[in-house]
Amino acid sequence: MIVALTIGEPDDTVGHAEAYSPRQRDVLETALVLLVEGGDKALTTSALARAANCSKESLYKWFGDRDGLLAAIVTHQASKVREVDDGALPRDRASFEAALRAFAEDLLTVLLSDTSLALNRLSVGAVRGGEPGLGTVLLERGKRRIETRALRLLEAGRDIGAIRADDLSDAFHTLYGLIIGDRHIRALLGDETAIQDVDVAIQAQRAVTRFLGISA
Amino acid sequence: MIVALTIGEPDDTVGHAEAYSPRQRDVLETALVLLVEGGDKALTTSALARAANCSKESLYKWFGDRDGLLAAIVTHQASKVREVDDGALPRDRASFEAALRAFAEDLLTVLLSDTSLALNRLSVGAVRGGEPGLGTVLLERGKRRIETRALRLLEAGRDIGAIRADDLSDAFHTLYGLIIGDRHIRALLGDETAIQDVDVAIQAQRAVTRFLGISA
DNA sequence: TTGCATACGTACCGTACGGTACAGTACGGA
DNA sequence: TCCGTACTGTACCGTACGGTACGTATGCAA
Repeated sequence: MIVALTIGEPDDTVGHAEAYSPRQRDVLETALVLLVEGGDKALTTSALARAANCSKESLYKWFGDRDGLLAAIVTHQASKVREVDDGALPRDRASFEAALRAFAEDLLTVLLSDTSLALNRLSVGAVRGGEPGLGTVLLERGKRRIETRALRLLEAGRDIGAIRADDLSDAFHTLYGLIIGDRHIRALLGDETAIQDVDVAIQAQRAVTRFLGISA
Repeated sequence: MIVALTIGEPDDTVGHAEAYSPRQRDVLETALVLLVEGGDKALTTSALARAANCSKESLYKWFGDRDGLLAAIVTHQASKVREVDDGALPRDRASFEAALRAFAEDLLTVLLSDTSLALNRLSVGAVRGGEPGLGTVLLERGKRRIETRALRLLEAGRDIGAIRADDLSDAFHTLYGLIIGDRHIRALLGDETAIQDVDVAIQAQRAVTRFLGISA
């Protein structure tokens, strides 16, 4: 498996190692729980302080203000999405297809997870007309990483002749669309069926087959 | 052209003709403007009353409470998305493809429009864990109508042998994914490039070609 | 003209939340 | 033992917003 997005220990690494302290990560984790089960509105500074057994003063000392806290939550969660790259890039069609399938399964799993949905709802709701804000953070730390990984995979696929793609970015766009369709937005809007009725393996397989049908 | 989603006069029609009064629609229109340019947070009852030259008391009389107001905004906007059906269903491949292209263009245009984005942001942000809320309204009055229309079109395409689709719902899912990809979520998160870099006609054509390549 | 309905504008209330201040406590090092 | 640091818990402030009440104006019907 080439590309895998799995939940693991935070990697306080690559880039600007900001590395929140263990205590702070505990608090962020608690914040995440509040967010998942109560949405934006449930995450008040008082509620978080109470739930995490810390003082509001500490919250403001660590994260500046509420927006800083929200940003910290997003980056913290993004840091947990590790990029597993425990193997070489695929060298033949079979392994390329397998890698695509694994990517598709991971993408479906991640995007439709409780935490991802809560974070996306938060970020989407925070976008005011014009100004960047929280959405940018999620795009940069979340989606960007996934896209980069996929692009590398697609490039490898092109190099071994498994797909014909003059525009890798466009290929990614197509792959993403085939995998997710309208499930993400439906899930974000609260349509439970978008989450329940998904057999990840089957959906992934189907999307990859179609993608190869188009691009091969 | 078979399926078209165009912005026109509200159709106080099909279903439960709730028909807001002209005055009320004026107010809802003003609310929409506030929402587009300032987001959820800018739409306070006081601000709306001021901007629309009406009293808060009237707002509460007409819409009950703030949630009722938001729901009214969504349904009002949805009522403006008319389904133009000024022709028979396609009878040959060429007209079927043209109809698909028109649908794709309309879908791209609508989903990436300012108002649609603002409304989606609002609805997504209003989803608390579990409970339905505003998202359901948008799904039911917005997405549902689009999907229904598309399904009818796809069914016609299948009947004339233009596509082979055992599962129409799945076909719609694929078509949607090919048209939108990850542009919608990126736009929702505030990525301007998701909106600017789109040549609707080209994207639509490309998506339809690929869709037919898969399903034909 | 009277009476009634509708709606405007404003002033007001209660509350909840973001943010701050402060007193008290655990801990670690000199 | 003393001191400094970092944290907790609580109390507090200011404000902004949802929601209500009231006084007034406009229009219509009898």
